[in-house]
Amino acid sequence: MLEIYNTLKRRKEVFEPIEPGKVRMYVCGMTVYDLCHLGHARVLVVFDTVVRYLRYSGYDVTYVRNITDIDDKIIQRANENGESIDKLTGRFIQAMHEDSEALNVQSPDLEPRATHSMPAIIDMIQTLIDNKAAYVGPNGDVYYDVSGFAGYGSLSGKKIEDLRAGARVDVDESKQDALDFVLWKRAKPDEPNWDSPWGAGRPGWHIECSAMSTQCLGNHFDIHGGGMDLAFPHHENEIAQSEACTGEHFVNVWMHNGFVQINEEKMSKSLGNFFTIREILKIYRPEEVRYFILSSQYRSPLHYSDDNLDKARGALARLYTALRDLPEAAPAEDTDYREHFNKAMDDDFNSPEALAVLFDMAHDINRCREKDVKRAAALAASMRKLAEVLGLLQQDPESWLQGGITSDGMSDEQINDLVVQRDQARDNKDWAESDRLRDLLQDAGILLEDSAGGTRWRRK
RNA sequence: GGCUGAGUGGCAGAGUGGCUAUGCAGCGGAUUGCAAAUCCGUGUACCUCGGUUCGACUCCGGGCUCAGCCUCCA
Repeated sequence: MLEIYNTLKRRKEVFEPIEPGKVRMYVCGMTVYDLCHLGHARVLVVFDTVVRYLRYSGYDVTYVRNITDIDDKIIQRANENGESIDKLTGRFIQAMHEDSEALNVQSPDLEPRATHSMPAIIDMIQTLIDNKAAYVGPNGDVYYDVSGFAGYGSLSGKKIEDLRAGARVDVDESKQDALDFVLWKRAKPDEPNWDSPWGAGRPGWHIECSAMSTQCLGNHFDIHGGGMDLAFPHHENEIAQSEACTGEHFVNVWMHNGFVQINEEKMSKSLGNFFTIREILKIYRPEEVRYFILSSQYRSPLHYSDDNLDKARGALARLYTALRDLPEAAPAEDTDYREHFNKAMDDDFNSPEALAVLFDMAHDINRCREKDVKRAAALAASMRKLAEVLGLLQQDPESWLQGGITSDGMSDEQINDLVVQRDQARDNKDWAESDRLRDLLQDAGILLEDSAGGTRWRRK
């Protein structure tokens, strides 16, 4: 029985889809004005894993992840670059897709873009005005009237009075209340704009997600996810807008992933302490990054450090080492591991515990591979099947172990030549020469393993 | 100030009212020409103070510390 921590309830609850066997899920995607950093990678990987597990559990999932391709920062960046908005967003959307693919993140079923969803956005704003939940300010902008929505603050556990008291919100004379937020902004000269009943302009940030999610998934759907920082105000505002518009309950389960931290601080653009996915992929392989992300439960902080990425590398080496040299086989009948794995993932997607099951399997494989190859091979097949749910261990073990970031290292040919030389020295019992060659390779990051079947090597 | 979440062994990171998490690192052994990989064994822990309990790291309450949100942010 799958339990998910629901931010709205502040506890785990048994997941029950609105429609039996089906899950409709929406995740707030990127604002495409720059390259994705590790924090974005976490959202991509975490919710990809959620979708994989739901599908593995038998649900028919419709997964929507939007793209915000119009906002202040995009306009600003395009101006700075002297580049058109379309060109800028096109570039970063492509980069995001490349990064996702590298991290073995499957494409969402739908990937709506704000600029392609204007009719739905405008309709929604019109309905909100008709329902007296929104008003046109003296400056021509359209605002949402927070005071009219009774449940405001329920997602983030905030009280309207507290918010007003601590308001650091810009004083804006056009708003009736400091907490009101903009639905439609009148275009300034030279800004991109769309026609609307309230003049040429563009949507506020929050309304696009309400419009796109309900357009793709209906007024009431199962899961809405995103980073913790979106809970307030973004998701709070989405609830207010959507429910005031449709009159229906918006979302059953709200999921929020924790931050990537660096030196005990949130990794973020504004703090400038971020690493882009691309920077990290120059040093670590994508699967190592994915493993690193999944080595912490999605709501916990994820501590970025080279040391922790190195550990991910070591852990994957152990798992792939267990998988090598085994014949193809059907997955084992033995379901204890699978049950344990499912139990871990059923508990709010506890990936660290699920990974521990894979290590138990690796241990078992190593123990029985000599005496019972059939069992070892079957276990290996089961292990890969479970790992696939996490998006891991799908590569050829030997290739993985010999692979690595090889930009300035030895080529495979050079390595193989040296290994052959060393084997000749070993045949001659010339241990001095043999050890010299091993040290030489080791300095180049190559580890040798002698066995009855011959010498093999791998990159450290 | 208001709200949220967290404090576990050298590091990372799960979990449980009494019974080995797991990985890396350490130590001893097997194996090896030497190694590596693997196996066997092993050490180190649950922020603090109270309470509940036969028994709490695990439940409850106070405190301390940390992170985050309250402004764009995944």
